[in-house]
Amino acid sequence: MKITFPDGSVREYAAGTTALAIAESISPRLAADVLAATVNGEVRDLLRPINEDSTLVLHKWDDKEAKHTYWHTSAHLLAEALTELYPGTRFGIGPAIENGFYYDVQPPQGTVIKETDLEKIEKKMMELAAKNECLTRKDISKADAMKFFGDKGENYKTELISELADGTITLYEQGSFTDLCRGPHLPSTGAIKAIKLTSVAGAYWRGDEHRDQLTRIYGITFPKKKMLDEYITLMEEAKKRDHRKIGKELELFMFTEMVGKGLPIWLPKGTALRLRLEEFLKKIQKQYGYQQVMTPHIGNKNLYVTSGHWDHYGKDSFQPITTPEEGEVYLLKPMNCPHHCMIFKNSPRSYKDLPLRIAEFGTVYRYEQSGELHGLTRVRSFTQDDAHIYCRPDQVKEEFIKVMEIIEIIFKALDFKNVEAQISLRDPNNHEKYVGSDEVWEKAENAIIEACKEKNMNAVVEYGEAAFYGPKLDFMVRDAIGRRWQLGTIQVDYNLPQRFELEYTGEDNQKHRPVMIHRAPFGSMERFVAVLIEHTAGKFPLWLTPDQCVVLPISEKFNDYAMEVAQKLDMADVRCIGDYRNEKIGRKIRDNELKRIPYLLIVGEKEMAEGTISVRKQGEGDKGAMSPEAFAEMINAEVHDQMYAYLKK
RNA sequence: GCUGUUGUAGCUCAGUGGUAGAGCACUUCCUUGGUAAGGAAGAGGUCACGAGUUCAAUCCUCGUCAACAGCUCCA
Repeated sequence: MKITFPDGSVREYAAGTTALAIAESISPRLAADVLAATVNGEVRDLLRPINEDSTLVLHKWDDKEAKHTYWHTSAHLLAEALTELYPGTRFGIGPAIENGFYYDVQPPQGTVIKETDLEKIEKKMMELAAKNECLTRKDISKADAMKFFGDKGENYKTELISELADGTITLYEQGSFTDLCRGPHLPSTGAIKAIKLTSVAGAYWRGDEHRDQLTRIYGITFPKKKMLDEYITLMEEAKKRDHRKIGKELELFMFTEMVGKGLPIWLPKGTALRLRLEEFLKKIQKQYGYQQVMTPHIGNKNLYVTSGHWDHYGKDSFQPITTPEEGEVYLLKPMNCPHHCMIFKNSPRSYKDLPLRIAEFGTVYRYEQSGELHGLTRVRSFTQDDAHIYCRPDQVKEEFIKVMEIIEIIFKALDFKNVEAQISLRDPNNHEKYVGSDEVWEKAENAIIEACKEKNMNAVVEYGEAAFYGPKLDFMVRDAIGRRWQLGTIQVDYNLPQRFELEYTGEDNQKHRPVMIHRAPFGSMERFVAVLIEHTAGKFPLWLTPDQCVVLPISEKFNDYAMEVAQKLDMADVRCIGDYRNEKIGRKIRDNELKRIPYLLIVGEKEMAEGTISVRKQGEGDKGAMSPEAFAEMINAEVHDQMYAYLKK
């Protein structure tokens, strides 16, 4: 048979040769490193014979197919260890994931596997891996599989088998452990050299919260001990960038039980940072023809009955606010759209008024389940950089693309890399979850897909991820340890205009229904700042830095002059925090705080006599003496350059 | 909401069945002249909250609350 390699070269082998044997024929070194093979586009075991002309890709560790196979086999090894340590354990599923693997298991009655048990399990896994057991693949009939697992009381496995077609079922066996599995796997467990079980947690069987909760054990393995050590170090470094830790250190924000969980409080420095971001976006939005508005934090219940939010979320929200007036009910606003719709309705609209772009930094309140709260990324009160664009149907695509431009500007300006775009469409099989007709949904979904095409946006399509009123284009960014968070979002909505009976008069003097685009480039200020902190590890660019400079008098004699300088700079829009010894201006600045301030302005006898300041930039050294005015001009120019680098001129 | 872990001074953490410590920070005084300064003294905690066991609980048990990890959810 002919085997075609990725470089296009072709070699002849006898039918039935394995991928491993082919690797050996190329070089023994390759054979030692290869972990999996893609045969005619399908990832397979190295030991599975190849019987016909095929294309072949051999995967070493760096390929994700190899890692996937490696970790999948590691999951089996974990299961084998559990079988030995906890006889009677029943197994759910045990896949490879992005970084490592997990196995969902049900330990025998009365046994709880805890974090403290992980070390013991790791040891067992090492012991078993050292035996270098082979993994053998077996085809089995559905009936035999049902019997095999049924006899062992493996109810989760039999459930999985019952959904598989006869003739497609395979088992993998290593040592005393046999698992239902499609594969592929490593030829043997000996390749697994370094093992770390990272955590144990509950996970619902098949992701359904109404079903059993199994114990999920997470782990990661490597072919070399050194690689595991590097991975652990990397994770520890990442944890140092956690926005909750840095936010506390830099005094950006806080939480307190007294105010309530999930309710963030922005401290002065955090507020300074956030206001700078808001200012930046306002400037962009001005260029793009947005108008800023403000609306109340509560709204009449009827507003949300009309919008449909009451039906969809009412019972899981903060509960209604009642008043001394009988029958009067208000809700904390969970989103800004209904208020903005009322702004649209406030006056008769002509086609000439469209697109109407209404923007608001609107604080909303959502009763997230307690276990979902997470630092600033998932909170119960947050501020959306929200805007709603009301436009004619023929303007949807153009408007959508303009919003994509804004989002692009922001991600570029903040140097966010690895932004992933996701087109979130409805689940075509679940009509319950969405409002509006199929026709309207199709229009909205197509508008998004077309806009992405036109912008050459490389977006992943996910079904079932849409909002209940319309499809979305979401932008996801990862945090320090790789969790994905949705930041920017653009949503096309034909439903709310209908529900609120929004109308404009067209060129033809007839009433027409506008289309609504919801959009939030940051997503929420809270989540965005959280991700920003993790991306920059708290070292913000100058234009975002809460405190840009500090005046340091060399002794108390120069305190008055220092204060004078500080005030001058403050008026020039430079964020300046006084000195570190003068009781009139402030307290001594803490070391770790000083470290974060880009400019140090030193004043002493010479400076006071000349009316200057000596400027030192952290990490860059002395910039010489200059007047406070010249410094203000310099720093403002620097900020201006950074802010406007990505804005349209 | 579910499973598991954790909760000691403002922060980071020790510690013990006989009602508590360290470093940093804080306060006061002294010192300090080109900068991540030094000395002395001081202040601070119902050991998350509630109940139980005990002669005695910060420590053991149970419950509540909150935080953390994961699941589920996310307008």
